[in-house]
Amino acid sequence: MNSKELLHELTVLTPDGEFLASYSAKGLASLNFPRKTKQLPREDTAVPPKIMQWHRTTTKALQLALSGKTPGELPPLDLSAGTEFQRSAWNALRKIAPGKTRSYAEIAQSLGQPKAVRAVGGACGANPVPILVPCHRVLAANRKLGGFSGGLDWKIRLLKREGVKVAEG
DNA sequence: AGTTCGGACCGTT
DNA sequence: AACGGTCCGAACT
Repeated sequence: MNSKELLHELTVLTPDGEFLASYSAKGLASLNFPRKTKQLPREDTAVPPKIMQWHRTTTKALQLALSGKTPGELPPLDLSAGTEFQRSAWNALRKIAPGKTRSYAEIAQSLGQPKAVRAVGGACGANPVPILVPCHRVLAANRKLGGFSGGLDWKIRLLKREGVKVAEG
């Protein structure tokens, strides 16, 4: 396991609250939804300029994504924490354009493992960078909502902003 | 139409 | 060995 080293934590202010982003030397490693108890970033005196720049990109992208638009440029992502299967799943998610949706089964198929349907669900739930890696655009096959780790209200909200019609909220 | 039930299937812990 | 952000068909209402 690579040293548990330097994760720089920075907050992203949005109309929806303060997200918490953490960066490794490789890129954005996780993005956390706002919490009830305000999550303060670790005291971080010296944040490398490179990471500050990534953070600007993250901030811009997140704000765009939250308003239902294409996030545009993303910072480099450090998804090394995931398994190989998870990373391939997350990669597939990134190909879903805003306003479009796929089912868990469709993702599984695109991975060449049509039966790994539930595993895809698991991978979505383990996604460390929600919204930017659009796990919310994956619905159940019956056109129903499916689940969402960050809370179903978020899933509904995000989809609606992208113009996707979802069953009553 | 809609709902519920039960198995099958796969990666993760 | 057990659990999920599933899926499908069958058997109901």
